[in-house]
Amino acid sequence: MSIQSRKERERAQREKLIIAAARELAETEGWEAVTTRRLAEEVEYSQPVLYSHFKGKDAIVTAVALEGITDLAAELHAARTAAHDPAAALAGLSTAYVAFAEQRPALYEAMFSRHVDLPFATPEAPQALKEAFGEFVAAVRPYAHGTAPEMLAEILWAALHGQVTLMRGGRIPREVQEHRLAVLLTRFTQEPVGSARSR
Amino acid sequence: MSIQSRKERERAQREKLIIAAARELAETEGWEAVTTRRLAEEVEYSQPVLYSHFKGKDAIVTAVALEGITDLAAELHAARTAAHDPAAALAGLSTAYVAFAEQRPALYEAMFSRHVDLPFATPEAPQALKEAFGEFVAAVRPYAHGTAPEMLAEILWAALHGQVTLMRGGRIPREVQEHRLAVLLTRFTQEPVGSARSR
DNA sequence: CAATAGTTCTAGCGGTGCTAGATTCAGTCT
DNA sequence: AGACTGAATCTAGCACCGCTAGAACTATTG
Repeated sequence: MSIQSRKERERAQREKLIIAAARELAETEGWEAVTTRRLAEEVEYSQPVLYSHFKGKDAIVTAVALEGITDLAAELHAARTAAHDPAAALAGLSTAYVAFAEQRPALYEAMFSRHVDLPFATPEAPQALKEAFGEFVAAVRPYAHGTAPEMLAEILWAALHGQVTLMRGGRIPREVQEHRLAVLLTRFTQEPVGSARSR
Repeated sequence: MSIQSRKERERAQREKLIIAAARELAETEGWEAVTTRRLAEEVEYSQPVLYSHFKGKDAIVTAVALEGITDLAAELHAARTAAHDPAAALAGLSTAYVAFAEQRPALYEAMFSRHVDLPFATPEAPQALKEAFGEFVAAVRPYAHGTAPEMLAEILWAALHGQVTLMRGGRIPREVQEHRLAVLLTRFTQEPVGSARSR
């Protein structure tokens, strides 16, 4: 019995090693450097071992993405709850999101740009993802003014995601990012003038 | 002399053929189907011919992207100028942008998601790109309220780009897209309540 | 110590982008 | 007309990719 569980433990540990190696490699040299051969060499096993843990390379990327989502959820939560008023919470969350994407571009890419088969906008979505999205919802709720905060959260998330990805591709200048974010947020925190009903 | 120019003409024509074939292939089967072998077969030449026209596969993708940008600029212009008031212009432009991305996902990907080496936010950017961006600037100007319209254009573009790409990856639901866009636009067209100066 | 079950590796398949060198073709000149 | 020549094009192959069948090795059991 014990010997069985020891093997399982070692197996689980090796799986973590693979994920960590993939993440490390991606973050230092980009995803194009993450090949099955290179990864196998890094963990000091042969290629087929990777396939005894994961269905394919995509599954490894997905595992890394999931880890990144967990990290992001934690950072968003910390940033939002550190603030003492709704405006600061929203600004803090947004800044933290952009900073995450800027500091871990490869990780961010796996999470939100690459095609991974994680369930997203469904009940089966991973817990960490729901939590991360929940942070957006919470931050945005004070400014919903009748709109569903979940939708507003999607809109803000998309707006930030767009800025981050376009910036990364050199499509919009990085220098004015702070200002760009600030302007976006002022538009977001506006009270709708037409519909003055609180509801 | 004439024979020289005829050759150049034929060469230019073949180059267009390659770009058209790449675009066609990408739009019908996705970019992963666009391999140099497949493309060569499609244009009925051998692989090395591709390399006498383009530096590499990436350059072919870039050429397709540039073509797409030209198309997009035209569609944005048509949508914006068809409207008779600023609000309708902004809405029309935004809807046209999203529709373009939805209807030509592969083309859109080459233009704004893939890593292509086109100069974007610089004076050396291709004319079509400047025009497309100019449509955003024009549509957004009535709502600038003191902010630089170019920056506001970037913000709107990024917001739309985010919605489009997250939707494409299944990260946000497609069903509510119209509503999501509408809400985004209401936030955009708000007059800033704090700074009532027109300036 | 031998048999067996499980694990890991070697070797290789069919694909990729790209290119050196052979070959074929077109234009030129006697 | 036909040999020459330079340009255009192709064949064949490189090093790499993701992935896997089957050999080889290891550890557990009888």
